[in-house]
Amino acid sequence: MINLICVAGPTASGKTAFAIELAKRLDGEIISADSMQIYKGMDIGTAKPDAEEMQGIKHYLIDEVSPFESFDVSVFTELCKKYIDEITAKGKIPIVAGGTGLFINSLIDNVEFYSDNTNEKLRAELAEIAEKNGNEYLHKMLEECDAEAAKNIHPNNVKRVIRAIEASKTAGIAFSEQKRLAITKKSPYNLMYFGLNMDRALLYERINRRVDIMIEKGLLKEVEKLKNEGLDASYNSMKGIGYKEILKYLDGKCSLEESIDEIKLLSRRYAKRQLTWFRRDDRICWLDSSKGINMEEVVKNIKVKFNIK
RNA sequence: GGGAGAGUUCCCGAGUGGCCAAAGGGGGCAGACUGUAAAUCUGUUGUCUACGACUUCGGUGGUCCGAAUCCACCCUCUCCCA
Repeated sequence: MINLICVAGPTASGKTAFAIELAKRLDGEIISADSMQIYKGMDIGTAKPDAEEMQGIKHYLIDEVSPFESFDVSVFTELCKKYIDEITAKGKIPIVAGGTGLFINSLIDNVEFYSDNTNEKLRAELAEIAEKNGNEYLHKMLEECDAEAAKNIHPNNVKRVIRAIEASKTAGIAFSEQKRLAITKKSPYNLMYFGLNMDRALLYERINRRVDIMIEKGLLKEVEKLKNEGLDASYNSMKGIGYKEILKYLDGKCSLEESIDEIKLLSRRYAKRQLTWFRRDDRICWLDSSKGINMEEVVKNIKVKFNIK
């Protein structure tokens, strides 16, 4: 079993600082499980830790790809596993920290993605069908190739309906069946999983404040630069909270104030969704980061579990 | 001081005698999630000893079988004239 620490929690709950503190105390290195920090040049809006914050701790999967590229879970798990092995081989402890629940779960549940079940062209065609014939029509199509998936996916969730049809047709096996097959392998990790959280009102305050700080730090300039490089709302990277809204402002579609308020709102909602995702995982040991975490005790527990020192 | 208009559930806002616990939107809360996931989608939102009951539509009193809706007075706010 490979020793692995994971740190999850909603945005602005203090994951970065906690992970760095753990890395310092346990001689660890950090792998980011964040779908936006992965992009180069997107620093302020993703609250990426700078060199000073990192305190010399090595970070992986930050600035990994260009914002022009697209990135997905399967690439994440692949790279993440590679880095975990590298860190472990050095005799250090890997710490996966981030707020993208899907990424973390795919890793720790050892999900094996189908080698070939994507088809961009088919995806586009299906989107067109939905547009023309309606959501229900497309959902009926899904019913024909995967009744189980059809039962579980709401007709209005067009993106998912499309993906399920695409995967079923491309691989020749029902999407729900693919999902079952994907988690047949046992997880190789001896996992210590922490979740950071705090009183909701306090978290929301922190989120709002953090957005104001991002603006002060120059989020506008950052987005403007990306825009000048040729990025627009159609890129995946620009779908990140803080980027699409500032882009809207820069394009003259709303006022700066409206843009900022929307960033705050979407961040709060995002935090809620993250909580919904992480709450169902009973492997998580929850800590209230607003009340001062007893690091000595946390480290002690990790050492016991990992059977070190 | 005179005139016009407005006060609705957390917010905005519809409702002008019964089909109104009250449209719609926002926000909140809850949930789903396996190759776009900071995405996408769903449910719920007066209280309760809940297929029924109870309390709400600025306040008080009244008309009526029955009022958020009509009448009277009062309070508050906005605008216009002084």
